Amino acid sequence: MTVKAQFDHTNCDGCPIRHRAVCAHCDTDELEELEGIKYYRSFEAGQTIIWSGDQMSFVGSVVSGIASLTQTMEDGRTQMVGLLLPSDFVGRPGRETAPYDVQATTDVVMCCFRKKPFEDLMNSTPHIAHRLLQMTLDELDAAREWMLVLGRKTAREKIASLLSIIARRDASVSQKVQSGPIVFDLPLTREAMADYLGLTLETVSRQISALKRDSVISLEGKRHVTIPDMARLMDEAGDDSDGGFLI
Amino acid sequence: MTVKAQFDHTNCDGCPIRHRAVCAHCDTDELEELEGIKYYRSFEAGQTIIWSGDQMSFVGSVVSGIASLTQTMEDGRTQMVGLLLPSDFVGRPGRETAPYDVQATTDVVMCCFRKKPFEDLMNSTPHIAHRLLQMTLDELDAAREWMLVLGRKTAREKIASLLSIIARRDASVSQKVQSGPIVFDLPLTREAMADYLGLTLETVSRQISALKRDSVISLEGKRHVTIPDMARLMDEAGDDSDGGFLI
DNA sequence: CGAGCACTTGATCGCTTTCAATAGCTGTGG
DNA sequence: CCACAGCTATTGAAAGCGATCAAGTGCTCG
Repeated sequence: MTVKAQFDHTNCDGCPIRHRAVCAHCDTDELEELEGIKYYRSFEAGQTIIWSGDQMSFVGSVVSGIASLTQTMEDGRTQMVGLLLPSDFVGRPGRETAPYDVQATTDVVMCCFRKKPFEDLMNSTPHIAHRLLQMTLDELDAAREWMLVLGRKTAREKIASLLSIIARRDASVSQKVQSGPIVFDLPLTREAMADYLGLTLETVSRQISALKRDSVISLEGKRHVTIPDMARLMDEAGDDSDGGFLI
Repeated sequence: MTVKAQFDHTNCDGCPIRHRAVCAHCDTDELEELEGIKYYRSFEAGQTIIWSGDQMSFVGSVVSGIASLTQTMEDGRTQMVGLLLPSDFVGRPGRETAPYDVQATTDVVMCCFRKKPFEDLMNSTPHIAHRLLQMTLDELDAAREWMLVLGRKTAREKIASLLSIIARRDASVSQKVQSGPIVFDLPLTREAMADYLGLTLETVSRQISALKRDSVISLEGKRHVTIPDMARLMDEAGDDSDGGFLI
C-alpha cells in the first residue's frame, strides 16, 4: 500500500492529525523538539502492536488506520476496551508495562516517540501535558458511555450504538452537516464488533440482518453500510436523539 | 453523625486524603493557595450531589464516604459508571455541564473548589495538573477493567470481581499485608451492586447466596462479609490470582 | 403494631449463547 | 479453468443463563 506516502514524514505541518493529536497545542518551538524525537512505524492489519505485559519502550499517536485495545481472560474470552482512531494516543507516561494488547485492526501508521524523551519533554512542556489530560478525560467519558452500552443495552441496541458511533465519527471527519443518508464502510469484522460489544459474532450477524430487514440500515456486500435515517438509528440505539456526546 | 468533626476543616496537613488526592504533590505554598479557595460540603446517603446536565459550579475531592457516577436511560435502566472513594476527584476542568449524576451512596464529605479559581490555579500549578493526569489515567484503567467485567463475565464472576475489588481497597487502606481472612462491610446496597454490575438486584442476591453456600464468602447480617481465602475469591472472579492491577 | 425498606427465594420466560451446517469470497496450485 | 483450502459471514435449532414477575422474610422506625 501507499498509505505511508500520503504525508510528509518529517514536517509536522502537513500531518493529518496535527490539530487533534497530543501535539495539537504545541507552538513552533515545541513542535521542533517533537520532530527531533519522532519516528514512524507501520503495521499491517491483524498485527499486534504491543503485547499486554511487555515493556513499553515508546508512546505515540495513531496517524492513520484503526487500532484496538483488548483484554483477554485465560479461557480466551476477550473484550475490546478501546478503539483507537487517527489522533488517538497510545501509551501511558509513567508506566513501565502495557496493561492491554494493542492490535492493528486495519493497516496502521503510528507517529512514535521513545518513552523517556517524551516524558522529559512532557514535564517541560505544559501544552503537551495539558492536551494529554484533555484527551484522557475524553477517553474516560467514552469508556463510561461504553459501560452503559455493555451493562444495560440489548444486542440490537448495542449494534445500533456502534453503528451510530462510527457514523458520527465519519461525519465529524468529513466536517459537513449531513441531512441526507449516511454512507460508510465498517472498519471492523463481525468478530471485532462482537468483542467490542460483549456479544458473540453470531449475535452480531443476526442483529445486523435484523436491522437490515427492518430497513434501519442497508448493506452492500458485508461492510458497506447506508443509514437512510440517522434519527431512527439513534432511536434504535436507545440514545435520546439530541446526541449527547461527541467523539 | 460526627463525621464532619473527624478532621480539621482549615488545615490540609491533617487531612486524611492529603497524600492521595489531587493536591498530593503540592508543596507548602501551593497548598496555601488551595486552602484559600476550598470549602467543605456534606451530603447524606442517597442524596444527589450533582445532576446530569447541570452547570458544574465546583470541582472537588471525596474526603470520606462513597459516591457513585450513574447514567440513566429514558426508560429507567441505570448503569453505574464510576465508584468514587475517598481521595477521588469529582468534576472536569474545562467542561461546563455534568455528564453524569453524582450520588452519595453513603454519607459523604467533599472538599470543594469553585471551578474557575481551581482552573486558574491548575494552569499555574503543574503539580496539580500532573497529579490530575495521573488520577485520570488510573480511572481510565479502572473503567477498562470494568468493561471486561461488564462485557464478558458471568453473574457469579461479576459478584466475585466486585467483592475482590472492595476487599483489595480495604486492604490497601489498612496498609497491611493480610494473610488471614479478610473482613469488611459492603458499602453498597444490592441494588447499587446490580447497577454497577449490569445485573438485576435479584441476580445479585442469588449469586451472593450461592457464593455463601459454596463457602467462598461468609456473611453476618446482610452487609458484613468475611473472605476466608482471597485466592479462591480471585479465582471465582476469573482473574489470574497474581492480581494484575491495583487501585 | 403496622408501614416501609432491603433483601431473599421461587417459578417461568425469553434473549443470547452454543453448536452446527452452509454460503460466499479469495487465493493457490494442479 | 476448476478444485479446494481458508476465511468471513449467515442462518437454524437447541440449551442455558439471567430477567421478570411474584411472594415472603426480617429489620427499623414511627
